[in-house]
Amino acid sequence: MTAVPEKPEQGLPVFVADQLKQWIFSGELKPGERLNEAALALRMGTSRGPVREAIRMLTGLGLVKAVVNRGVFVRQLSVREMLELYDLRALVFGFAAERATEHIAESHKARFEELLDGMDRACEAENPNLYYELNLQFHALVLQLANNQRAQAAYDDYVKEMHLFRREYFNAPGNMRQSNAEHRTLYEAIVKGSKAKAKSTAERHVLKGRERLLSNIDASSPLGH
Amino acid sequence: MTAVPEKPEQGLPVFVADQLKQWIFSGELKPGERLNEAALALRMGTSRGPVREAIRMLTGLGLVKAVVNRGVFVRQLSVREMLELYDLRALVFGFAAERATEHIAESHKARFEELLDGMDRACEAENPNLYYELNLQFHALVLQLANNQRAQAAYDDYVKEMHLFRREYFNAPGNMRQSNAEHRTLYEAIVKGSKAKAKSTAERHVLKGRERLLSNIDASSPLGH
DNA sequence: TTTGGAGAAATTGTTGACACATTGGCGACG
DNA sequence: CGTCGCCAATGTGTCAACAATTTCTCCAAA
Repeated sequence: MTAVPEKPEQGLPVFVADQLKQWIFSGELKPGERLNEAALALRMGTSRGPVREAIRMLTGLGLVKAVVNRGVFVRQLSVREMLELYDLRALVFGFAAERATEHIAESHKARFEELLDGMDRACEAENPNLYYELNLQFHALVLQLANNQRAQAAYDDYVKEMHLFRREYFNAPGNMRQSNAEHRTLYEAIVKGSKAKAKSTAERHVLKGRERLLSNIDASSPLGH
Repeated sequence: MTAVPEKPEQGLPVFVADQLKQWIFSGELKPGERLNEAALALRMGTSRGPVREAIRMLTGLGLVKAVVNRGVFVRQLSVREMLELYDLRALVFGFAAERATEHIAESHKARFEELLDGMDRACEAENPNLYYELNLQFHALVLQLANNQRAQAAYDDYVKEMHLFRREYFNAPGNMRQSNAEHRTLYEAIVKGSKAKAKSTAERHVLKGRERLLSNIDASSPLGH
């Protein structure tokens, strides 16, 4: 068996749910794919009960879609949903950046500069994976400084949810250098306490990704069939 | 039995989940209260299996909180969470109002004025319940015109989630007249296509509710113990 | 060759029973 | 009189079996 429930001190259902989430976000379970209860139960070393409960959690989270008597399927984001998600993400990130101006301290500045330098190095090393990871941490730090846990959780959900998009459009690392230049502009605005500039910079930074997605789509299906 | 599954053509678990949601939002199940699986199963005329699955859906939706080997409890919003929720609601409502300027049509104007007049009548009749209902529809219409289903769903969740707050602070109908005056200002900004004004008006309209909550809390616990 | 359908296989839906953990009461001991 | 620990009661966690539905397979008829 691949999964050994060493310490299910939180219950088998949540253990299974966490595993499923990991498989979904890592792509091991692809969007549109069906989840077989019996197979999963066998693989996890449990019965179907906990597996079904775990699956229900995922439906509540919107990660899978259940069809009666036919099974549950990994949710698949349409282009429209992806674009809407970008809008909301930009909105929340702008909000967070504005609020971050009010709560930044010296220790945070050090962490920011550490991340910015790290991303610079990732640019020079042409290492998109490293850049992606540091980029995530940069955004997470801004959200953390916003001092609004609900917004933080929502933003996290948005980012994770984007993995349910079938195409790899947005995976194009894009121009990491310009992206990090925007990061620096945002950071400076936050440090200076320029709320409006921080907000607009953060919003546009995310919307850049949206535009990149749009142009990629136009390029591959110019007639919008 | 109180609930008869006439047409569970969507499955027993979702039927139970819908019933539970209704009980939670209507206050029949109060925040902090524990859900007894066996009792619920008996009341719904099913076994514990579907009830457990329904409960897992609610945990995914964040409506209940599960503690291992101790049961699940209706979630209870802290003051902080309530305030954060107001911030996000204001943010999304502002976003929606701005977007609504781009999609409003004649038929919508008629509907808007119908709602505004109805709320005026509710003011004169001193009918807070009617005002509350029409107010919901007014906000829902703005969200609908924003043409962003994700934002619409998020806003809807926020409103419902606020029912998980233990106190009845915000239930104070407040000044319905001023509230509806703000509605009119917002509506006119949307019709005129004044994006910035629509956005700021909508944001402040929601934040007024937040401030009312804050002052109510300060009034009842002046020392913030 | 294609269509139609009957039957078998696979999969989901539901149930009752049993294992296990927590809570609260009761009595013995300090 | 207070405290600790045992024990029953309540309730959750898990499981295997059964029922119902869908899907697949295969063969026959047009």
